Amino acid sequence: MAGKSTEPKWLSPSEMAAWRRYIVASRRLLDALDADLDSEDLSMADYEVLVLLSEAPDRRMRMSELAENGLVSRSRLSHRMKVMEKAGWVKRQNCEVDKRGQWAVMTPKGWQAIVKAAPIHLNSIRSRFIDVLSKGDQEAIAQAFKKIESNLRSEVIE
Amino acid sequence: MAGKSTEPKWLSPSEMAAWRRYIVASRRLLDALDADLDSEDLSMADYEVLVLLSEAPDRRMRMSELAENGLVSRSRLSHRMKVMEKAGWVKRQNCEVDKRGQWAVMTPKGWQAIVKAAPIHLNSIRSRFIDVLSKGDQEAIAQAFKKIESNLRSEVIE
DNA sequence: CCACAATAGTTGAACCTTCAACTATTTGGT
DNA sequence: ACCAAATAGTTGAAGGTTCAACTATTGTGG
Repeated sequence: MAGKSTEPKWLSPSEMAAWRRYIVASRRLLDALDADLDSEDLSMADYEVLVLLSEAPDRRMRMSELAENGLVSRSRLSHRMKVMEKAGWVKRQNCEVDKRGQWAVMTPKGWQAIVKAAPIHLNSIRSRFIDVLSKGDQEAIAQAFKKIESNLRSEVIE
Repeated sequence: MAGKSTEPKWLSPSEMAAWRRYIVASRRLLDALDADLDSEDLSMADYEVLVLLSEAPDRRMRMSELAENGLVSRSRLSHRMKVMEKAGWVKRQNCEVDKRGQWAVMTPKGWQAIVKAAPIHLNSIRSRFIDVLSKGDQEAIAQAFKKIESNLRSEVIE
């Protein structure tokens, strides 16, 4: 829920500092990572879809599974798929087992695209995130965001 | 720069864990915060613009200053401004000193909107971020993202 | 003072995302 | 077996964002 509208209860300066830093730096970071992929004509979202497919058995996945693991809506995936299909990276196949379903299948060309893009993106993550942080920073972040995530999940119950 | 395309150099499992946690949890967190503002007909981006204006002297700011501090492009701000103006939250005024310029001025109605939305958003930040984390977590995050940000800034030189 | 570069801001087109409605199929209860 | 509800996926429209081009004005070197 999170919206009680009563009792403001402001953030303390240090709380505010943590929050602002996180929000501002994150936005810049994500923008930079996306920009680094421009040369490959990929957005981070498309990149992630391709990575999921590349790791899946037979390099194919059901649309809904892909949407859930990639954290995108079904509708968005559907629209995006049309574009990626036109680019030749994936194609769609009917699913025999469940006739409502579709397989998203990665093409050889899609595989090549991801193989080419991966080192660039990895480098980008390293130089802008991982290598900037100490081992301790990394662990702290992993732990903190794990808490945030499980807190979010627990609130879904509403 | 960050794109050398040579030597893959994969992330270690713990590095990968930090990265994945951060990316996935962040996306969910931001989505949740945005959803919490739905009741006020505000996006986080619009909210931030209004907060900046509300804190500025005379509750007004030059368009370009607003764009920079709010981390949005000038074009986007311009488009958004048209919508917010229609909603009655802000209006635009010619700048006498620099005749190219425009002041974005918050209206009383805009002030009311932000006063009403602030506790909701604050509560949302608390319950989904601040209150989930220990003091130490918060400090670690502030520090880590400070590093990330200044690293990003230093690379702008290209 | 003039020419030229830089800055402020807007615009329209292209593209992307969301939202709600829709078809088709499967599942579960009776 | 049947029917209602749930699930898989797509679609079109509405709205948001980006990109490059544009106008208007200010700053600057000569």
